[in-house]
Amino acid sequence: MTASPIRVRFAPSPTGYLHVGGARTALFNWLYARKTGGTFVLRIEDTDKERSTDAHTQVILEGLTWLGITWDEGPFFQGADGPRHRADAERLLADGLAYRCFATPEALDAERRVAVAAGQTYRYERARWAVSAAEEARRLAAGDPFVIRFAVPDAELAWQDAVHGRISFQGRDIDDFVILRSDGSAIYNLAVVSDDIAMRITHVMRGDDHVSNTPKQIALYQALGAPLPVFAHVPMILGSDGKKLSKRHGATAVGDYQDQGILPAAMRNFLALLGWSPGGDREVITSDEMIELFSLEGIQGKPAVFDAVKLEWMNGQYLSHTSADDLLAPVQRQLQLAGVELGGRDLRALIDSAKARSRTVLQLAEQVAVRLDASRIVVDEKAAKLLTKMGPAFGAGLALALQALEPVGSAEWTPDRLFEALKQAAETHGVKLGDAMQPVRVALTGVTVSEPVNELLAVVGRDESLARIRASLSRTADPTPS
RNA sequence: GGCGCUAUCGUCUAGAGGCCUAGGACACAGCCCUCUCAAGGCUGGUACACGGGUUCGAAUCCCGUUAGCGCUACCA
Repeated sequence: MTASPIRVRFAPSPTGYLHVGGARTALFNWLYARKTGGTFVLRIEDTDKERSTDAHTQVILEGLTWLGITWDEGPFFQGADGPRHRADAERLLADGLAYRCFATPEALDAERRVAVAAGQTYRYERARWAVSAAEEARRLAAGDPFVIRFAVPDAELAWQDAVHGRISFQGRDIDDFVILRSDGSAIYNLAVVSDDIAMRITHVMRGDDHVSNTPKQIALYQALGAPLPVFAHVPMILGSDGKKLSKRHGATAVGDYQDQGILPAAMRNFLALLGWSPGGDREVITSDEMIELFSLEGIQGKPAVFDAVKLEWMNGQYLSHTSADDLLAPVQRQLQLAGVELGGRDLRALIDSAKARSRTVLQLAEQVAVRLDASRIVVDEKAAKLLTKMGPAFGAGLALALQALEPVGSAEWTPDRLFEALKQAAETHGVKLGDAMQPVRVALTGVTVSEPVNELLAVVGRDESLARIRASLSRTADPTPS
């Protein structure tokens, strides 16, 4: 197979955790690369030395890996390419497309504040800070600090965005921006363009918050004499209040969802559907299908609200279709975190019977824990209500069940046999099956919701089940069976 | 304020001029199934922001208004 010339990249800055918005951008890039047989490059943009940390880089890498997003090249670290960035800036300077600016941040800040206070639009004026050649030489010799600014051309800066269509800006609306700090390090816009050129990136897919950077970058591509990549700006992800998703909306880091027991496949599916649609009614789709169906045209132009409830629903779908074998490790991890004694027990049967009623691995692990360890039983509100409502019938149901179950030996302690025993007992005593089943369910789990009671009994085991029923019976008022 | 983007149910979306009295999914309500729940099935309510065009015909094309969001740093 010949290599596709398509090259995309995901370029997070390690100044925080892997945000779901970033994860989705990464996913789209990955999907596109896999779809086209292209190359997915991972680049860590750590030019902001103040805020970048190795720990954040690690978390981002782990988050991507957990999500199953694999990169073909990298991770490259932007910070390592300082010399090339500087060389590009110098070249622009030599070509007269950029210039030294001696204005100090303080002076600029002061002017900005004045303008803002007066309710005016602040603009950096090239002429306002320009110095004569002689003055420049003098300051240079004196060692005055300066930055290099790019002289934004007074021309239309437009492109055909793969998701928005044509977008155009006027160069005159854009201030001459800094490309090289006074310490000689590159500012984002230069670093990105320099790197994307060097890495031969053909498609730049990133968040909508970058569209206002794009005209600057296009001007830079042109000044550097490099061909333009295709730009695709994917919409933002919003919180339920319609504002850009952030910490105050709760869980926004991919790791948060991992901790909550969301499955990577479900997260992938959910994220892919946020701002992208395969068309038609497709909803729960495998990653292979996503790759097959993915297209830039299918990306929505408007921002999408992150709906955690739907994520959980989707996770539930995946949970019920995931084998107990595959769920074993994550459930064990949650149980260990919760401090539940596993005692070398095989959890698979427990997982299988509980997973249908779980939306997250966390919920699943809680159910398993209750079945494993009687001390984890918590009688919930509905169960308490049922107890009150049934009154003496509750104890009667328990006693009846106990009577029916005690003769069943551990060898025949199977769902079928247990159902038969309970049904027969209920019929003989003229009791509704539910009036025996529900009390048993509550005695075994403390809640009114579970798998069918006969299965529950089987999974909890004979001795433990009988013990729980007896314990519950001893707490109820009227233990006399009818 | 300036510049830019966006505008279909509460939310995610289908829809690329007639197939739309607008479809699906989540959520919600009810029913069926049933020992409970989940799943599944069925039913219901809720949307083309507004105003002008273009057209025989507009959710779909154009313009304007309004609203929301983003950017506006020697952050990325």
